[in-house]
Amino acid sequence: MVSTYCLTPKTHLKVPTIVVFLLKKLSPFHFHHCKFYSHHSLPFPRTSSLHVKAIKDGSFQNLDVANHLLNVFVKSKNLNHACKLFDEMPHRDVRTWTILVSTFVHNMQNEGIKPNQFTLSSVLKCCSSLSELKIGKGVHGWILRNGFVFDVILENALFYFYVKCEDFGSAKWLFESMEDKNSVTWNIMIGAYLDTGNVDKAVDLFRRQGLKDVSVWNTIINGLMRNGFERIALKLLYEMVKDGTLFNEVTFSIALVLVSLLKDLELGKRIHGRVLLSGIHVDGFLRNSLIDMYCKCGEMKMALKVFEKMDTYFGRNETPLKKSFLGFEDAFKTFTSMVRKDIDIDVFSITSIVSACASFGVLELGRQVHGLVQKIGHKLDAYLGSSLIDMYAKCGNLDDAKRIFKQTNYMNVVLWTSMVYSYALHGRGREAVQLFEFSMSRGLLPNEVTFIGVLTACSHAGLVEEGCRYFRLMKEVYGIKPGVEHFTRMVDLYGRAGRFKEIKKFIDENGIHHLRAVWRSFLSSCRLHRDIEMAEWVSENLLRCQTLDARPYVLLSNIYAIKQRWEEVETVRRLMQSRGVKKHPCQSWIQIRNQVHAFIMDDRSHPQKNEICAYLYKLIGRLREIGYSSDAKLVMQDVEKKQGEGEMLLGFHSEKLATAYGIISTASQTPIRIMKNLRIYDDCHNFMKYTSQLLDKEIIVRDIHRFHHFKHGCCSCGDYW
DNA sequence: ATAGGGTTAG
Repeated sequence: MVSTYCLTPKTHLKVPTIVVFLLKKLSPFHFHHCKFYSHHSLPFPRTSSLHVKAIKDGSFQNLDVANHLLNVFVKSKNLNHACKLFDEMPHRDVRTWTILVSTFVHNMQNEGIKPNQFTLSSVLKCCSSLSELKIGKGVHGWILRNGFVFDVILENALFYFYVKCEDFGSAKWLFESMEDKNSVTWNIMIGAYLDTGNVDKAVDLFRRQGLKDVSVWNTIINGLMRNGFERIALKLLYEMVKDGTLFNEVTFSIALVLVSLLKDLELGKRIHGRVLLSGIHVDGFLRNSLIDMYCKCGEMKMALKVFEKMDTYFGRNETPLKKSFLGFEDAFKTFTSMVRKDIDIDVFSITSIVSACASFGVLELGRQVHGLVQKIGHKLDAYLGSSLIDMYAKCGNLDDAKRIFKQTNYMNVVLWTSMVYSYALHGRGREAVQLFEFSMSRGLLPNEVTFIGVLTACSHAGLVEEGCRYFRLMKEVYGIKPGVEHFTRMVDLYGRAGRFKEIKKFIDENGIHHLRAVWRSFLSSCRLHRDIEMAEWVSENLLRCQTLDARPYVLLSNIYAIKQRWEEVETVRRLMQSRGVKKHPCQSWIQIRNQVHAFIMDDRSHPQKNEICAYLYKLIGRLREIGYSSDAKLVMQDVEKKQGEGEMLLGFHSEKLATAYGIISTASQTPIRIMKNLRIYDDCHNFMKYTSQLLDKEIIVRDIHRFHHFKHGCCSCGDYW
């Protein structure tokens, strides 16, 4: 179908409707998946020496060269070669399409064919998506010269074109001169304000336009959400319900994205219920939105249920973390049975699921999904590739991440960033930096996330000077304004290296005293270097930022307690109460076969608790014989001592419990993989090293920041974390 | 003619 684009000889321009049809499809998204020239498989032309040469020496892989060639072929009316070339181009960009659109307009003028309003709005649509201001203006001029009568549709198309090309002067002029405005017009105008971050103006306009059209509601709610005003978007969604405007499938789609951002599973379930009640057909679009929402809220079982098209709906009352573990257990079973039953699944939902597996670190499920991808034969596009790389890396499998990366053979920032970040996660700073340097030498434009990856790599590998250089490079060469994440990485970089004076200087220079994350990172470094004086000062600063994280409060009150400054101890405690600070329990989890087992420090709920504790006593005894000592300074620990519970005093942290359970539940050669929701304690880090030596067992711990691979008494982080 | 889906960071 698509292969008969206007370049094919004879058929082009003779039948304007074909052109219109094709142009309508002319968006990068559609063509990404289409084979451009499928049923006219021409033999490779010998006459095209340019083309042959370009293919032979590989220069054809370069987009600039390919575009240039395309232009040459098109201009010389060598349309067969143009088609062939287009078909074989590894990538296409805006210029590729611009060449084609210009040719179209040019040919139309040459052959004296008068376009009708459909042709015109289609060409305008092309110009909008290509940001082709010159051609669009030409079309506008043509309309005026030929006395063409505007209808709302054509005028909207023109208006949208000016907005998309960011010619706001012309857009505004057109908008004000338009007599006939419909909901589409308002959508374009409000959308324009939202896209440029003019949220107040957009809301104002929304209030002033009198239409109660569902699409205008959709525009404003979606725009607020994308601008980071999730709460206001939610308020408006409720207002929409009160207003009596019925949701359509787009509204539901937007609402579900909103739910994932707010991580409000209960709301998500209610919206799911409404979808079912509304009688709207749950199409692929909506189904994937539902799946994505459930994945991002950690409710894998429901995600898979929707996947399976089983529209069951139920609610349960459990703590979020526990619930997600239960979900994964079931999800595992559901998924394997689905694979067996050959259930249909598209690449959008797979990507969501892979990404969910990554954030919860469930390797086994992730592997199953990857297996399914291979079975179906989905191409590894940038989305899927990035999420698979991330999944393997976050599940502790750097080699598999690398394997996926090698399979995806194209330059895409997210893809490369995922790989850079994966190296960083595993403490392979040099490799991360090398990959980053290589990507830049190949002309890949790094984005803000790429730099987060590079800075993380430098900080985990102790590459302080390099990190500083990249921070400057980011600001000065790439014009990226550093965000909280970059500042935090820099503080981390100096902090791990113990260069506290430089942190203070950095905080002053950048004026970032108000950022909690910055002080939190600083505090972690104080803990790592056991600098109590500095920890006191940093905690005080952190508390000034109104943090609701309990750890700095506990830490500071412990420091005051050692110094016997009882009044200050009391002040901190009161502050904690008045701010409603809640303690976030430290948890570790381990997957044994199909089950995820979660451990909390004072949790007695595990069925094999006695066995685990007994083993742990025995193990610690044996570790002491080879030099392990567990008398870590309690003051630097986040957790409060619990009186009267003997084992607490021994420091049975959750990661130790998980390790003990892992050892008694697996064969001796099997590596143990543990996940943890906070940073690993130094005592436990020590414990893992000795255990790996004593039992000759590999232990892999993923903490909130990175991976630790323990083997033969050493850790991959080189005790630098 | 407008508004809605998957990836990295948080």
